[in-house]
Amino acid sequence: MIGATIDLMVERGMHAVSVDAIAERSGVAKTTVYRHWPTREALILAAWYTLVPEETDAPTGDLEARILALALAFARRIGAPPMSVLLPELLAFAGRDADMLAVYEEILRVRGKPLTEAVAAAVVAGVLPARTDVELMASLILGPIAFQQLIVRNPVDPVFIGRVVSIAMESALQEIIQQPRPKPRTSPPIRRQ
Amino acid sequence: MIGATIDLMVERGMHAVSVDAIAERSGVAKTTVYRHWPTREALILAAWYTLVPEETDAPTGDLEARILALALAFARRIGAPPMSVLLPELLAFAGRDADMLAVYEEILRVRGKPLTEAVAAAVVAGVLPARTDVELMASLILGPIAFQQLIVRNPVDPVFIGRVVSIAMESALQEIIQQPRPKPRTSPPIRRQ
DNA sequence: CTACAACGCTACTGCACGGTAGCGTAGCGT
DNA sequence: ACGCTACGCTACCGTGCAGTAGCGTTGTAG
Repeated sequence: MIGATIDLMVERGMHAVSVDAIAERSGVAKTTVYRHWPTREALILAAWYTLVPEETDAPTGDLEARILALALAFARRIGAPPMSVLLPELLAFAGRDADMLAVYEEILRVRGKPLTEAVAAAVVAGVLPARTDVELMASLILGPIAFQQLIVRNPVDPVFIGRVVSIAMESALQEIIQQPRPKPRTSPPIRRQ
Repeated sequence: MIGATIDLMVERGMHAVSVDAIAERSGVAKTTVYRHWPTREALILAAWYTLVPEETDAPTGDLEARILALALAFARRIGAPPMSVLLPELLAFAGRDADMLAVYEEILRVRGKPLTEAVAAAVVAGVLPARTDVELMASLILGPIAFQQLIVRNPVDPVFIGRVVSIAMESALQEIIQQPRPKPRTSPPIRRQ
């Protein structure tokens, strides 16, 4: 049933997934669906949580290669179905539905963390200069990739990604991606109240 | 009625805009709505086309300042309602609906062109080195901005935009945003593997 | 004053959907 | 043979929606 739900979300969009359609697609009676999930929303939410990727530890090894590999993996994920179709859908709902926002932020967190950590590790290891702005660096790498894939809807090839990564690395090495001023702590982009 | 349609799209999402709701919101009888547009879809499409921005000629003047101004305008547009809410919505529908895809591509074209042109003008004027990859440059500027605003859902301040622009300019000046090989025209959309 | 176009209002059909109730049945362990 | 659990099936209720028909009303140009 979860699989059928995801299929239908890809085909028709989240708003157009009916319980009847899920039942028919999964070869299951409608009542059986309601024996497992109380409402349609609960089922869709459960389907979404199966799509949250696993928390993976960043692979060890050469730091620049690691960053490139993470960028490639990021591009592959968001550029291919089902995520290429479902991500805009989820994004649209995240602005209106608190549950969907929670799923989205979970995906964002799991997806964004490895690269941020890899960049931070590169700074600690001395591969990148001190005071390199880690968050900005991540945006400079993931931003153009996401922009091309999701916004321009133009599938990018590995060459493009390699160029984006090397440009960001080069800029960091030349110390033009520095934090604005040495604060006692890092600037608080995520400060929950 | 168009205004009410846009309001409702922002509040409830495109899929949840009913003709009854439009009629009530705009203080107009439902029949009157149908006297102007044959179907619900036609009305929504018409509402969308009122949101397509005007084609504006890029302002003349200092080229780097022009690029920065365009980046700021871009960020302001997609970061504030209604576009911040409607853009993900439209993006999701563009993958499934040909009419919506047309609207989306129109918006994309009108929005993306000025900055690409400004960068190209900077290359022609010699402010940026020859063989600077214009498309890549645009992605490096608009990508991180769109990434922060739309994907991370984190409103960016003008400082962030200024840094992104200056990093891209700096990188271009140091000739690390070069086209891979001197082609006669811009790189073709379909690359050979 | 009249003719006409646009509008408001009420009521309606038809349909798809969410969710429920009731009934019958297959598999399985004891 | 018994009980238990999960399932399939049909039918049903209520709701909200797209779109239409008919009739009365109002504003306005000539």
